[in-house]
Amino acid sequence: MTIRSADRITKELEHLVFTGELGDGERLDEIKLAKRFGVSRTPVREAIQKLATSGLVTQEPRRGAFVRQPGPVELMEMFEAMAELEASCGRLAAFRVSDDALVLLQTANDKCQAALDQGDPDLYYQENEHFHHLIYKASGNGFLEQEAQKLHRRLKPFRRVQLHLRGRMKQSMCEHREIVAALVEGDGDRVANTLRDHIAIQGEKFHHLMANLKKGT
Amino acid sequence: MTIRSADRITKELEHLVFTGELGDGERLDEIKLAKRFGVSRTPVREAIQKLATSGLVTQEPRRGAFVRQPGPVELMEMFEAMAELEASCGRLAAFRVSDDALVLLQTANDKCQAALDQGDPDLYYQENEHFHHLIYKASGNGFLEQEAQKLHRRLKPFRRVQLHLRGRMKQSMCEHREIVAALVEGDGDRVANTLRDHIAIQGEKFHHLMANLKKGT
DNA sequence: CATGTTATTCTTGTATACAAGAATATTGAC
DNA sequence: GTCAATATTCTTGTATACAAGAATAACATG
Repeated sequence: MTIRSADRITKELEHLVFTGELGDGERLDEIKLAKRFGVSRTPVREAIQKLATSGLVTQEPRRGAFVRQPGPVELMEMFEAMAELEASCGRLAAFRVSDDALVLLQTANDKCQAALDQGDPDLYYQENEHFHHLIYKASGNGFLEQEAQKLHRRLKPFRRVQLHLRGRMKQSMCEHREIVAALVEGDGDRVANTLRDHIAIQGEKFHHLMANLKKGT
Repeated sequence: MTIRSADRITKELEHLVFTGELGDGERLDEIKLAKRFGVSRTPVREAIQKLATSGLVTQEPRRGAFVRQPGPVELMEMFEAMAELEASCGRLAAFRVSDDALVLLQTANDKCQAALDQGDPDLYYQENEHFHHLIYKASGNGFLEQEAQKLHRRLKPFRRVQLHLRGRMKQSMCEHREIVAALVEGDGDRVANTLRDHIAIQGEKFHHLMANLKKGT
């Protein structure tokens, strides 16, 4: 055993939650999971503890841990918080971004454009993710960068879907261009506002999707 | 046993770290801690896991967990992130704050003033904390509120000390008044900027304190 | 005496055992 | 047949046992 199996299990469980194999409200049966991963309950429990502190599951004493997918309200709140976080990163980046980082941002954007031209939302998301990580990093604040990445990861499944909406990729691309332009100018407030709107729109689009989905059923 | 002892131990350990009884870099000896709290290693380990995910300790495989107090750089980054978070809360609060909440903010501020008049930094800090929590709540975003509180807790020991600097309490009080004034006006940007500066100053003051402390030794 | 090597001890990480509360099944009364 | 009370089973939470790597001590060698 070269690595803590508890850590491996943490990631496996996260994956199960993200892919939806462990659905909302489902109980995490320690024994079943232990058998599934071929370990004892101990590392499974440690993994569950970690998920609990990062908010993916809730623990009820003597009853176990349950998957806790955010509801519509919490999701909106998380998107709003993400918008604010990214705005903060962008504002700081406007003052601190290096020429090298700007070049990287441009190339990331070009790749987004390529994905858009190919009409490939998954590829677009991937390149788009890279673009945003670059902005977090350009904030020059490692702590903020980590926090932004954490929330980004948590929202990842929801940010993805809205890209499949008609015209959304193209619109997103325009917003990216404006963000970079404002960064080049060094206009902190404009970067912040553009980024904030960029994320807020994602939240709204996602909201629309959800509403339509419910209507459909 | 009415409550999970692991949860109790988590809080006890947090306390030990905050009070400094467990100093920076110190190893958390599972056996010693287990004896100290009168339990087995299992709940102690679970508690340590939690501290690790919240960032208070780092774990090295097969070597144990070590207290990880943030260094000067990380501390500055955390203060900056806190400033941004509070600014975000304030901006949202400017649009959403209720009249009731404004009254609460005013009374909280009056209590700060009273503490200032008594020249009691500890009391001031307490009332000041309440003031800030009210602003987090007034953001109308529960998720953001939680995140802000989390970081606030983490910075608590450092926010405290700078209040003992000559004239800092009075200055802080002025800033509070301006924040409320901007909230009443509903001027989001002004609230955000004032709050951001309010926290940023705390970071700077703390920095000065640290610098002087080092010079002294 | 310094240093490199081996042996021992210690600590973590995992598995298993046990205690106690929660959920479920069984039984009895109406 | 339905509902309440009790008995049983199941699951979590904690303690202990064991395995393996890390730190340390003992020792040999130059």
